[in-house]
Amino acid sequence: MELAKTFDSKSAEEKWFQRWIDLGYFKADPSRGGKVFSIVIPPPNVTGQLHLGHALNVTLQDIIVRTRRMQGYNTLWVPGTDHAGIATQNAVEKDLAREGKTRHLLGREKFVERVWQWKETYGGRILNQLRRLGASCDWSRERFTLDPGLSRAVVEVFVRLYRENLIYKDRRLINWCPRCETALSDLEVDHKETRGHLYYIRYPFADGSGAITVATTRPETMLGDTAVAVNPADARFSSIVGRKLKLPLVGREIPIIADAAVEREFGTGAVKITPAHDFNDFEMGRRHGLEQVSVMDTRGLMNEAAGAYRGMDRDSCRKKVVADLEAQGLLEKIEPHTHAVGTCSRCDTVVEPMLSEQWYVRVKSLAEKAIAAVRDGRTRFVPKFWENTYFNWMENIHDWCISRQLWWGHRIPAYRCDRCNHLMVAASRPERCEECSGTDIVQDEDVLDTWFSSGLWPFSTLGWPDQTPELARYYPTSLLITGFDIIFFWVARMMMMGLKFTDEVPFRDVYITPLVRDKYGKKMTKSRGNVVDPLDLMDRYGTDALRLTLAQLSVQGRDVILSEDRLAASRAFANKIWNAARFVLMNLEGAEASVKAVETAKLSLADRWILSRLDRATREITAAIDAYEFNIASMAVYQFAWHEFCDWYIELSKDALKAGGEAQAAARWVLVRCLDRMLRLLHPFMPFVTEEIWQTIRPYIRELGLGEHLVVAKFPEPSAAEPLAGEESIAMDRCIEATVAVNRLRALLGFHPGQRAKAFIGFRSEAGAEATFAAWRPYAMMLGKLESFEHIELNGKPPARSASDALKWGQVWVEAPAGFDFDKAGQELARKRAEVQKYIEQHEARWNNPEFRAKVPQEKQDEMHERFLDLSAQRDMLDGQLRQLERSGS
RNA sequence: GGACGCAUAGCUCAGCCCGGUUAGAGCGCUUGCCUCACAUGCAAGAGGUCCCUGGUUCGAGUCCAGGUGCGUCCA
Repeated sequence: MELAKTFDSKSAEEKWFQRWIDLGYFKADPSRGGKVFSIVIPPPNVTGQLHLGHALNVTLQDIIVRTRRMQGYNTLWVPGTDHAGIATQNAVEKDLAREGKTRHLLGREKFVERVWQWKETYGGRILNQLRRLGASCDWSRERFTLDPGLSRAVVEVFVRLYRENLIYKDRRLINWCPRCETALSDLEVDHKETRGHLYYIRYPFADGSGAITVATTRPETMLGDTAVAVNPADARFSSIVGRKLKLPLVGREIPIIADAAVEREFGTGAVKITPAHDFNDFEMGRRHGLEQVSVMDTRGLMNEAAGAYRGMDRDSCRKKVVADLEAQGLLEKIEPHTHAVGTCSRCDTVVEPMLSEQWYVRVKSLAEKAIAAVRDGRTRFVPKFWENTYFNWMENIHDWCISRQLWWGHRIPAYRCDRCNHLMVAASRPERCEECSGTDIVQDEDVLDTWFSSGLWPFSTLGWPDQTPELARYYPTSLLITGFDIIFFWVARMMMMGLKFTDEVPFRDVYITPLVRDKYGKKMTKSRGNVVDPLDLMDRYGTDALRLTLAQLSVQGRDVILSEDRLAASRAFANKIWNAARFVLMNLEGAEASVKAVETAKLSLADRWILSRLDRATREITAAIDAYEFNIASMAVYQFAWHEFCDWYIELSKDALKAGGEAQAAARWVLVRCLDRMLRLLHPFMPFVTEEIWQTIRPYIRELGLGEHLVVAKFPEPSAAEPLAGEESIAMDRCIEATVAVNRLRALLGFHPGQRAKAFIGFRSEAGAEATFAAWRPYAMMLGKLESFEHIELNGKPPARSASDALKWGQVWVEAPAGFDFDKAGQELARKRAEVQKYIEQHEARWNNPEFRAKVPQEKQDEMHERFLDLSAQRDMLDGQLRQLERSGS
């Protein structure tokens, strides 16, 4: 088989992904035994589009999953999407708006139908994008939070929590989005620093004896004021606490109260209290039994309680109120003021604290268990410092508002008797009222927070509440990979729900991915317009290149800064591998299909060296993947493939391949073995190019029980016996050092790349390097382009007309071509000598310190003395060479 | 206001947990090569007060404290 001149990523990606799916390689089988590795995808929004965050997080999941699959684990990766209540409803409403319609015009039933249509059209988009990334999910198990099975789990959980008094209904102040017209949880509100104003308003005393000035950022809410508060310790106001004020514009009489929560430094020290439109005021109102006057409706428009201002939106009402106050001489001043304004995380509208009746989950007991599970290590965060974020939030958790005034989502399984108003919570609609036997039963209009259902995802996707084989085999899951911004939304809630309903943690490990930023280090956001489309990157550089790059940049605890240079480098790497494979195939021509293994004893030094390096890389990569050190793993495979296999072994094998006979047979076997293993190690990072190549060398690999595709080939393990031992284990390192020195001297002496040179080498007797010289001499001659490479005595007469370089264990000379200017070589030597001298002085300073001799352990002293001797020897060699140069130059 | 992360080559980052090699990689840059797998390449080279100050130590890029700058989360 042959490989095309260049790798066509596009066709390989389509071809192999389809083939893998068709052959069912990603399908999980709960009836199979063995070690289990399971993972559920953090479900992306059904309306979403792939962004780099997904690309990163899916790539890392896929790397682990593919590795475990190759290692023989019974592997399951569940894909799917969540219904994203607000986001999806908003998207469809926008769509309707283009037709001049609204959801109210359509009615609930028609609207929900329309959303399902939308889901059918666009819902598969992001999943297809995940497929393009190569995600090896069990696609036959795709789940959606509104599937019947998952919906059943939601109802079950709601009913059970309600019966245990962990779900309740209450009328209190909540975050309300006037545009989405729904309640929001605390987490769905973004706080943004906003430049606003501080308005100083005079509130006259009811008896007409003057006024008190209060400061506020939201003058329009004064229409709902029911008190003015001061700090009880504030001497400025102690005499007026308890007096009545006449609320301007409204005329209502309100009291002056004292409450320790009032900040004396804010404004004038006296603040207006609007319990129905401010969280602090709400609490204060409860403490003092104040009336709650709501002055807005669900769309954020002023209501009848606002009197003359009725029907205005918040903004125009503010302007009008301020103008009216000014006209009445009650506006003292306006100051610029910066403060945090809550906005809807979905539509950016300023959130309004609103009095409303909603459903809540009593989370305290659930959170305690979730905290304990992380404290005692049943679930582990990687990197560990994210546990702090988790604990901090969990320990300060508030009851969770779970009802949403939306139409798209799980409808709350609560029913009200129209006759007696009795409330019933049940898995299905009751036939008649438990209290009055009435048959007019109305279901609660609201739906549940999307996260309520995603919180069940790790077990609802496996069939819970039924005790399915999947649940028995794959739960608790092994790992969750997600971004830190999701710790509260998913991780925390999955932990609470999982522990509550399965008595198990939902996952053993939680790997928190870094955040992807642009090349300027800025977060990618739509508003900044710096969003990079991963699909575009895959088109231009190949999916493999994108995946490798993301893995290389995934350092624990650090952000990922993606630049195209990096992608280009990864693409170049794919090309390198491709060409290495072409070389191997080219040299297998005429070889037996299924290349016979060669006994270790018949392998050359280079053969055994590369096998040893392969083992080392295998160990490094395996350990790094186990530790979720994706950058280390991907760098290790890159290093081995390019700088050991391609740079050295392929070059070294060329002579053997030409030689024929046993040497050729050995080289062929080693080439196939290394390429095969290397592809297996690389497959989790670059699945497509590796499979494409592997197919071509598959016939040459002799291995029992080897599957037909790389995707299920056994992940490599190091050989049982170390291929290189004793003095030989460093022989190739010596060869490489000497060859590099020769090449350096060749460049210095101005040799043309094709021109052969004469070189000499001397060994420091104590360094023990001489013993293996015969074994590696031919390699150095080949790669250093030498016509001769002679061994000479270090302290004998150095070769004439040559430049030299000192190594730690010896010295290398290369004879100069005719007419070479020796001054240049002299300068080079002098520079090197100065460098060595610098390090020698450092060592001498250490050595001369009496405390060093007194305190440092002997072993350490010996080690450092050894190093000092090496340096001194190098200096002596350089000095000798400099003297020699002076003689030959003159 | 509270908390966390980061600061090492022109750029992007390893190394620090566990102190002691002559501090590394990729990209970029310079020089020479189309050498029979690969110019998406090969060979060679230049480039670093390891943010600042202090402390611990025989010894600090690495440990500790303070500071500065950047980023992020929570309130």
